[in-house]
Amino acid sequence: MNISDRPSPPEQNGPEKVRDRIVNAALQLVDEGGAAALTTRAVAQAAGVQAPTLYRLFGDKEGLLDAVAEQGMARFVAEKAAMMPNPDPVQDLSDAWDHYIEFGLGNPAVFAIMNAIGSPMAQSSASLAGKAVLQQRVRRIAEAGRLRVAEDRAVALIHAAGVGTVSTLLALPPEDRGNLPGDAREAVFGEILTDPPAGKADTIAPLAVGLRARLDDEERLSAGEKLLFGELLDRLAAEPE
Amino acid sequence: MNISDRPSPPEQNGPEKVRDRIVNAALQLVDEGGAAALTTRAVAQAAGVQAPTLYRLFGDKEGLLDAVAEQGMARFVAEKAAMMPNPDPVQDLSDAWDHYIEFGLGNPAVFAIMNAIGSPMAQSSASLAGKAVLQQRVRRIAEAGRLRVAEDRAVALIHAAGVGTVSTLLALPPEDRGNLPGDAREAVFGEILTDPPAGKADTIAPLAVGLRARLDDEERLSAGEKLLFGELLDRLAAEPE
DNA sequence: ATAAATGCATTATCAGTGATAACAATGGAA
DNA sequence: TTCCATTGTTATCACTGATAATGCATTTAT
Repeated sequence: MNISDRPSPPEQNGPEKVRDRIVNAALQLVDEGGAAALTTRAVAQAAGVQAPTLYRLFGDKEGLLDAVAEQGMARFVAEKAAMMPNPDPVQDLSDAWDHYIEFGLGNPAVFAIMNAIGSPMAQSSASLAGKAVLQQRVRRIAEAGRLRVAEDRAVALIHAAGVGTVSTLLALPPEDRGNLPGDAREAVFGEILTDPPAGKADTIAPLAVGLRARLDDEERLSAGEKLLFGELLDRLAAEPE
Repeated sequence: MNISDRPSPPEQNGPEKVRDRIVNAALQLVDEGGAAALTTRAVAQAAGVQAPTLYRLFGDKEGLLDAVAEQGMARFVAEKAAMMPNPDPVQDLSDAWDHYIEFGLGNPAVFAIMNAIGSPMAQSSASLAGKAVLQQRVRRIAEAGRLRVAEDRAVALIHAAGVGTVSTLLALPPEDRGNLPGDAREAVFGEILTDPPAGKADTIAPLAVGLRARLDDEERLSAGEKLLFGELLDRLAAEPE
């Protein structure tokens, strides 16, 4: 019995191809219609298989979800790998951070599946793959002598901040989102890196912020003066740059 | 037919009591069996009502989930309010942080409902209540002159870090959890707080004086704005009465 | 080469779930 | 009293996840 007896028919029905077809169909359904659109029947029909096939391949709907999350993570990692890494490891991590936020905001449903709160996906291969590439980035920083905390702690902190940032942003109307990703990145970097890039000229801002907070109780200014004064204070309270 | 014919039966069936009974039953179900245990039938049976009642009161299962999240948040806020606030506002926020993490780890299912990723609960009253109490804590820090960034940005950053930390911890086996809460707290505090002596400012005057002294070097205000701003600052710098 | 066997796809079906229409009962208003 | 509205109750629908039973195909043993 030769392999050549199977001349790769037009519909892929190889042993692994079916699984890929199902996972990709499921991913597309989630992309288009949210996590609620991922029903076993819809997936089966979109992939051209019958319902029991799903259970034979994935055992469970949870297993199918895991596979979808893994595929989503694989796509994300592939995107990342396509970008040439920045020679500066810190800048490289910074770019990866921005890319991660962008990916989360651009694929909310897939992100929600990948980071569902209750599910213990810690040892899921999807999560492991993502964590591995992050760990390598952190390692490069450590090798450059710029990491202040243990690698594991840095990785955990970065991951937690990324998940929290995307999660928070997704629950906010776009106009209220501010510059949370940048703030969170700076906070994390300031915690894990040595040699903070620059003195951040924090001389005026705290004074302005403190004054702003007490402005309402001030009786020596009129309402209009308070309004104008507050606007100027807000400007000074913003990051200089 | 008199009211007295109904001598207030042991089961509360007042107008609002029914709603509370349902929400509390649902919360208990979630606590015990996870979010998957919250089915309309189970809730109805546990609360002693029929299924359509749920839909008349909450319109939707989403509405019921919102009510459950709100009740969970209410419990959490009540716990918080029971603790006397620390006179040091920074220590107060630190305590609140620890308490938040503890609550999330202790009530994973309720936390998952309250912070479900896809759902736009930003304007849910539950989320608003929680954000309000956090905002007040941050405001106290700002009034003490120890906040370096704008209040809204600090609030958003704290919230994102808290959600991300709990979410990450819940997905990790307990032995791998390390000291992530402490790390995240330090990172956030390092980002939003100034060093203590920035302006201990029991009154507004020191803040105004400090700002006045640095006004000349500021490039973000026009000459006219500086002039007006300076006059207002002078007024605030004067001794109050 | 033929028969046994093993794995696979297909059909049919089940128990539960969210949701709602149709109806009955209860209590207050005219 | 009579009518109306609000609420409680039953019955039911469409759909979901999941699986047993059946039959077909390819492989394997003799």
